[in-house]
Amino acid sequence: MSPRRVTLVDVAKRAAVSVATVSRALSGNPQISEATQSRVRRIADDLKYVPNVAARSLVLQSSATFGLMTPDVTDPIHAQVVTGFQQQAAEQGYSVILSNRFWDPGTERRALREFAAHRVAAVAVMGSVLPQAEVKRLLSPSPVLFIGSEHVPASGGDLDMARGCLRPDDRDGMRQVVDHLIERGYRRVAYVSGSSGATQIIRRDALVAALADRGRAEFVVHTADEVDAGGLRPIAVRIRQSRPDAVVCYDDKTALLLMDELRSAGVMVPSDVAVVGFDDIPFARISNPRLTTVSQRADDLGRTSVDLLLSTIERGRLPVSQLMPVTLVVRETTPGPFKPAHKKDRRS
Amino acid sequence: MSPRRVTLVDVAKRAAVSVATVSRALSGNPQISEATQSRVRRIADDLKYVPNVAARSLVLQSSATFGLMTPDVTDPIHAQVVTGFQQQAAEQGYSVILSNRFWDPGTERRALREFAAHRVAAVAVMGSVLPQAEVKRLLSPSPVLFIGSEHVPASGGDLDMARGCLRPDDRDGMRQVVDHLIERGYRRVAYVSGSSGATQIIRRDALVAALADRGRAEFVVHTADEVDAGGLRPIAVRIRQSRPDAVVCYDDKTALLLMDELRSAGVMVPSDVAVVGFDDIPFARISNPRLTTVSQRADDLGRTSVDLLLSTIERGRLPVSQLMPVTLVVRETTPGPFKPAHKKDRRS
DNA sequence: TGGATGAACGCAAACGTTTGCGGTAGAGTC
DNA sequence: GACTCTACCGCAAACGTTTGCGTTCATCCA
Repeated sequence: MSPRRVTLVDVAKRAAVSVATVSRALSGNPQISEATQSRVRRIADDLKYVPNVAARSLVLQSSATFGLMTPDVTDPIHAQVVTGFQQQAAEQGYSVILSNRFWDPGTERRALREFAAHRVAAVAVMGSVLPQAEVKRLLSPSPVLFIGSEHVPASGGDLDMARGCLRPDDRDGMRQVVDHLIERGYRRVAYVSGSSGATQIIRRDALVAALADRGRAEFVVHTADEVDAGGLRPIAVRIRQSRPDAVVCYDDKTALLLMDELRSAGVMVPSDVAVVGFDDIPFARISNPRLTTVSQRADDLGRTSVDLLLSTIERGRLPVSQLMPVTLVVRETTPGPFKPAHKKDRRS
Repeated sequence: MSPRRVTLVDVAKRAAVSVATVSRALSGNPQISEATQSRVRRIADDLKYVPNVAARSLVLQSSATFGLMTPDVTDPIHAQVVTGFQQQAAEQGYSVILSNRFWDPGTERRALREFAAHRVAAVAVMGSVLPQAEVKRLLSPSPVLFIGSEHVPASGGDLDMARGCLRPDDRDGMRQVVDHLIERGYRRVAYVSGSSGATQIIRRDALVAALADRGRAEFVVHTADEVDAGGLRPIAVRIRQSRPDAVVCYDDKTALLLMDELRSAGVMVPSDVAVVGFDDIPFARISNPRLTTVSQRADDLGRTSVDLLLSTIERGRLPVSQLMPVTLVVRETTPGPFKPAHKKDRRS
């Protein structure tokens, strides 16, 4: 069945040189004459020689492989990051071993150990549920980059960016959202997030801060806890009752899900309430109505991660933190000018 | 910076036994007494020993790793397959190295060579643009499973299933679609696919066949070539003109995209025309209107792929082909009973 | 002609595992 | 007490690379 794969020795024999020469020839080492280089290369091709990365990484003490951990590739935004990451890695000659763990500490730990076992050159993790320190410890000495955000205790806690974190500029994004909303006449703003993670909190706080800056806006929160308990449906009915002018969502998925529930609840978007998302996933532009959202070029995020990791490896230092620019893209869910309902009520 | 990783020798020294014993102890070899086994295990834990898969796969002549090639993880249906595949692989102790190539022969070849270099135990490829024979040759002797469909020459050609192919039962799916459509009164049916690939052709043929079986239905085709040329927009206007009762799409993404274009073109779904998708991606159930589609449990597809690959490895035979069951899920885009417009016209 | 110089290449160790085979010690048998 | 037997463990080869250092041989200069 398997006639043994062809190795360096096979090529060496056929070329009547030593394995050392073959190795050097294939890697373009100038010690080897042009003549033998091309001859060896031709023979290697003839024999369909494929190098054994296991052997190579054994002696090199590290493999040209990145580890990439994502909680859920099924989420379009994560899929985009994965795509960008994978492409850039491939261009730089790296493989990527993927691991998607559904927010479970146990499997996540296993995944990290798996990365360590593979002696990956570096790893990027998005949406970890483990403390940042533990992740680093499990992976040590491989450099780690946290995409999206570092881990944040569910209780809230310290949101400062640590070294080695790459994420979209949520703060600026929310500022743009608020500016847009206020300019179009929306006043009472709600926030709904799908579950209680780090990014959810960061974005909420960013929204609150941006609203506070602009003074005049009222703020209605729908905490994530409620959502975790009963899904988006109860939130939809609460919105029908409390009637915010606009609700900005943690991400597009949440926004789209919410719009569906609102439709079931008989609340019209955007005439009854405006909706804003975050991420600009592909479906945001073809939803009905089309979703206003903050675009964050997720594939660039993946690409930049690789670049960051690469320069970290070369320069032997810890990865530096960085913020990715975002831009608001206005579509149909936030038309203007908007006349707040409660003001209209008072007038009539 | 990196204080050398701990190896078997370190553990052996600390435990005052040989590396052989440590290796056997950690793998639970009964040759080693219970006492030493647990002692070695404890010490390994203490030292935070992580096995080096490179060394292991070097001597074992194969790594516990699967290669998974997908054209585009950004496509929800592919993402689901990847997820299922990855989870099942992890449960069986395998890692998966991912590669998504955007329908490009060159990068695809590179990816396959990468798999070969990693001496993967087996690989699953979905949506290859390379001839099946070439893929197998590049990966030989690793077993290959084609998910979704094997490669089919764009010209059409032989659609017979070869060995080692796992795909949804498109034929049965289309039968269910046609039954549903006819039962609800739809007669003139159109098909639109996003691009001209193998699965696109398979599903079109399946649809045509199912319609032919039921005799009474008329069929209007929109070939993929037109779509490739100008996107979905021209198709939308053609639909506005030719007025089919229903259009069934190659997949949900196409369906959703088309619905967006139809909306732009002023065609109402489903009152003017019904729409049917294929795959049942998450967004199909929250689109507006919600999409009737054929559900294919894509994550199961990924899981089953792993099972198939695994049994192939164990039994040393070629992977067997298999069809995954599908079920129609009726939502809002195909209400009934439907009165064909052209019949109404004749009546009035 | 002798020695130095440098280009081109070979030797062999090392990377961290796994595993067949051989070894040792203690217990049991006669 | 000599023998076998079993349970437990160690030795060492092998997997396919890479690379520091040594070797060879032709060339060049004095």
